[in-house]
Amino acid sequence: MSAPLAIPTLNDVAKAAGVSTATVSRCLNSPDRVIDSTRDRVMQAVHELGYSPNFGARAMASRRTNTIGAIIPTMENAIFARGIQAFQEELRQSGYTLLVASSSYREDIEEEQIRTLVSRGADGLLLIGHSRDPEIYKFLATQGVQALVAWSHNEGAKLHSIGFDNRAAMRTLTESVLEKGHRRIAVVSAKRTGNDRAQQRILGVMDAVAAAGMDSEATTIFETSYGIETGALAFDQLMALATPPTAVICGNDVLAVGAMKRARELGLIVPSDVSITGFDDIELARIVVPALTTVHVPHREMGTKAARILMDMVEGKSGGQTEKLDADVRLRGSLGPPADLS
Amino acid sequence: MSAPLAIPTLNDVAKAAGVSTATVSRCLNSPDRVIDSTRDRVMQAVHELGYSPNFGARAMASRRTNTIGAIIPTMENAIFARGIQAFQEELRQSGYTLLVASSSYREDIEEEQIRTLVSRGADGLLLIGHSRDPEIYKFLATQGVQALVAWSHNEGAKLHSIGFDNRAAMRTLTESVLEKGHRRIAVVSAKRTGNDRAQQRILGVMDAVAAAGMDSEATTIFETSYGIETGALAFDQLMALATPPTAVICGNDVLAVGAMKRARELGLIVPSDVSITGFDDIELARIVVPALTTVHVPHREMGTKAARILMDMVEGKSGGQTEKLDADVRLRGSLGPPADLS
DNA sequence: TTGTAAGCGTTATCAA
DNA sequence: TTGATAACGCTTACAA
Repeated sequence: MSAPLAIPTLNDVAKAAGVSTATVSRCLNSPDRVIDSTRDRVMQAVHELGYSPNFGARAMASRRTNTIGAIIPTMENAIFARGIQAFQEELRQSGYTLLVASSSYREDIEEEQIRTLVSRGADGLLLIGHSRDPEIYKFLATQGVQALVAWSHNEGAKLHSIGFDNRAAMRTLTESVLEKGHRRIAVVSAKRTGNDRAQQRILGVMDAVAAAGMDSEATTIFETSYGIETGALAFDQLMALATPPTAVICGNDVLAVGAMKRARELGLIVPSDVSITGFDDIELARIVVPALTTVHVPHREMGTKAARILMDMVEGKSGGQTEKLDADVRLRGSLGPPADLS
Repeated sequence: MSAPLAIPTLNDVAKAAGVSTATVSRCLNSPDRVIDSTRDRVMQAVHELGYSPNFGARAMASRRTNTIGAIIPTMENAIFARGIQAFQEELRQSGYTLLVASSSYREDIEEEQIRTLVSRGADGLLLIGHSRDPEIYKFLATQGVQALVAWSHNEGAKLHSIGFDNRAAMRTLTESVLEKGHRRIAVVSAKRTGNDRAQQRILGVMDAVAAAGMDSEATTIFETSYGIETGALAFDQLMALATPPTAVICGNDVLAVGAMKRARELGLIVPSDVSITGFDDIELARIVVPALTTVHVPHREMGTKAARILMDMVEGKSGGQTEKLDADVRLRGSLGPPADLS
């Protein structure tokens, strides 16, 4: 029952096994370069002492970490959780460890997290979106850390990215809405600050509105934080307008589901009284009644591919690549023609 | 455009600023112990060089990391995501960094992740549930790493835990179901292997069944993996039985929502044709129609409190504590009396 | 096949 | 207030 007060080190193992630290190190890293009998003795000592290598020391001596970091806005958003899960599974298969941090959608926290992960020796970083202080790119370059952006496609950006064209996808979706005959539309968007996906999606709506020759000023934009309840509250506000919209285009599925919930509570029938659309195509979109018209985003595919691209970058196999994934509109029951406006 | 080939070190900063490494270190760690003029000069050099401290070296020299690790079964499950988000926010406020890893519900991967996080210097670890190889507790003790279990309350366990009594909560819920008059019930559970929450919840159902004097053999248990679709498939199977259940008790809300979805697709009305219950009380439970009867779990509260307890343990302020949170049944529309069986 | 010893980038002790 | 310098735990030439 005497608790060892000191954490066992390589040296302790070496002494216990009666060999040098170099030999212990070899047993752990290239076992074939050590004769069987010694290895057995060493491994036994390792187990008896409960030895675990000190990562920091190892990283410092070997100058490699096999670690990738990812910084997402929040773990609470299912789409990031899903993409990151796939990302991590792919990395793990190749022997990399993933460190995940979240920024709460704040640029300053993201920057802090980038520094934290870099100082922890991350060989590469996965970031979300392109909206951040350009200074940070210099920092990453100085530190020799590779970075890749996901969830947003952008050919001209500083960093390579894998994702889809948020703007084009939202434009296509909005065109579908307009084709149904809607002329009074409103947008419920996530907060745009530091969130280029949200910005791009609104621009996509505006593209379609402008192309249809409508007055873009007449399109109400309601900005709110992420959540079902905030979506519901936004819907309330929009319906209280003098001329409420006949279609509510939401920046993501969660907001849209909140809107649908409130519509039901207000006694409004979707889509005959009001149409509602989302973005992401999370499972929830097919659970609600009627099912939600939305944009399908291949989150897991994105995570998997991001892992491959980033590993290639880190290993110097490529300088990185920008890849565009398809995000297509899924027309479902929540979108219909507007009611007769009499 | 000449990319610096070497990552700047403390030494580089010291040279650039014309001081010793000790002074640079002081500027970074205890700025007040350095005179203003020198500090300004040093900080300028830090910025110009894009210096970032090497975490491994720092940890090795200072023998502290201010890092907490958490290993959750999967990021895709909203309840973990939510609890961990709260956990991380609380840690961050006290200057700790959180490293998150996921085990895909596999004990072997969890063990691997524990070793990874420990070797990365985590001062403390948050683990889910009590189901793991006891050997690992020895390892943690040897390494001097504090660990706390969440999502599962258990007074007698090896580790301190914060959570709720899964078994008692499920028993209470089941009693509500039986009170409605149901006598043919079925359980849709997550995979029990290595998942004590799932095991406990089933035991809770059986407790209530036994207490009601019913034949526990007659209670079908269907085990499946996590997901809406798997919940739907499980429901299919149960309804195809010779004597289908009148109430389906699901191990979590996601499975329950899948069951509700399939019920609707089969033309069954909930609850008049079949009652369905969940566990967790995620937002989704209040979105579906009818709303889901479930057990409310205070995920965020658990995350926040877990952070405080674990930080106290790591800082030696306490030897840890086991705390039980309330998880109470929320009766909603998805549970009603059974249809006339005639 | 194994051992010796020189780093790796910090912090901390002790002097100056 | 600052500077030398010895750890910290590990890897890796280079020798034996």
